[in-house]
Amino acid sequence: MDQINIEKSPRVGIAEALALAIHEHRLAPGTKLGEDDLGEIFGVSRTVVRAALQKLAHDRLVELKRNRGAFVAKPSVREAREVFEARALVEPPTARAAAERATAEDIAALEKHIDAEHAAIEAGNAGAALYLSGLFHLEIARIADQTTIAAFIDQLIARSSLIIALYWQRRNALCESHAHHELLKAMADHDGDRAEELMTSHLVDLHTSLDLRNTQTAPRSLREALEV
Amino acid sequence: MDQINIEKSPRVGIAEALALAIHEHRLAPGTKLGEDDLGEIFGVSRTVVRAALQKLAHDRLVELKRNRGAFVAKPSVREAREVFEARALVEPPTARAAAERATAEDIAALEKHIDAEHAAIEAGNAGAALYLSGLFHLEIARIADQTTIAAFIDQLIARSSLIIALYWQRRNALCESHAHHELLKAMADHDGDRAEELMTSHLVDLHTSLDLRNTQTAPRSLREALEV
DNA sequence: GTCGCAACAATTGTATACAATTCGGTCGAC
DNA sequence: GTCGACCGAATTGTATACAATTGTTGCGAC
Repeated sequence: MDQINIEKSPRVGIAEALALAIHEHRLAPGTKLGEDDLGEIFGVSRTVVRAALQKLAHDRLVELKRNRGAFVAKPSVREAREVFEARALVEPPTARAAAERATAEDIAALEKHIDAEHAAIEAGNAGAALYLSGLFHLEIARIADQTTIAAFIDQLIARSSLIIALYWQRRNALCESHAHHELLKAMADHDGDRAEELMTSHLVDLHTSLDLRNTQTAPRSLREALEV
Repeated sequence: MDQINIEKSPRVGIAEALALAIHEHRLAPGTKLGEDDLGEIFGVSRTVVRAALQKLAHDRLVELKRNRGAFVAKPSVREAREVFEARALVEPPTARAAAERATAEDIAALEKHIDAEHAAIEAGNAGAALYLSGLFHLEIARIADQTTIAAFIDQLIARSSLIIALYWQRRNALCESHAHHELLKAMADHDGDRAEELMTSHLVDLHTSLDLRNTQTAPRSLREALEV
């Protein structure tokens, strides 16, 4: 819990801070998020902490158990499958629309994202790289000019981060940044067909790089294995 | 506000009660939802009212203006377009999946929904009919066994209800229940192609039955016309 | 008469106090 | 020795009190 070194942060919401920590894998799935603890860390009362936790719970990033507290969510394999199926359904058409609409500034913004992603990988900060990788997808949705779908994708990306934390198989570095490069190229060429196709295969790659065979999420204790 | 006749309701969340009221057009877009008022109506303190309002705000059913309060959302024409574009993207494939998976019980459940919808129309309760019409779509997502997408569709349906309240053009009765019948038939036949196709045209019909020409949401006062 | 300013009323934002529930441990019975 | 129940600490759920912000209304100056 104490890896969050934000004390009395000026004006960044604590929900955003927690979401970022989850994105970057600094908060592991299953971590208990006590209201008093968070309140002390952020220098606010439980009231505002609860509001943040409820927001995160609605985004399925934390699980709220009645009278038990908030925990970083641990998506089941079924949930993991559903999330990636949803992404496979929504993101390719969005990438197509983005490719057809993208302006020069949009392309530049995407390039900046990829650069930042590479920088994070160079720096050995895998968590930040993962987060920036997600931002790349979100930026595409933004370019497509569909804020409603973008919000949905945002949620799916956040949950994907949890899923990756739980089920990531390949221990080698993120080999997918190449896919982002290709996507960028397709969008720069306004090639909607190729962008859609690339996004589809990119998501398939991501999905198949997970180990979703186990029906249970490797419980560390008997209690976890049997809890409802 | 006082058209909500639920006083000290035993165990139905007040967020659900408000959502239902919005669904059924008993709460018009723009209606102010004062915390004290709601607290008194439901017999709870502002604490729980605020939690409910935040949940509804996250679903885009109410708009939270800082230090000003909560209001039933008034989707812009752009938002309306986006919502129906999102539905057009997501629902047809879902209908296909549902058609391929539907069991006899699923078909029976859908029939029950249609019957209830007809009964509401007979009774002249247009609000309830609209709500049940939405439930039909949600049930299809449930049959498709995609809870993540179902949750998204749920949100889109709820927002559609607001959009219909604002932009509905045809003053005659809901002529669309025929479309639901056809969809039901396609699903009973496990005809995925036809189900997807029917859903697409059904959503197009719905979309085109709206009046989204005006760039502004028919403001009743200069204040509304100029407010950000 | 209109514009600007100021004080007020009303409502939300936040903190704190209290009640309710759960979990863990310990004692006791079999 | 094991199982069960009771009790206590800890944490969440809810209510209430207080602070801060906003919109309005009234007064006064130009």
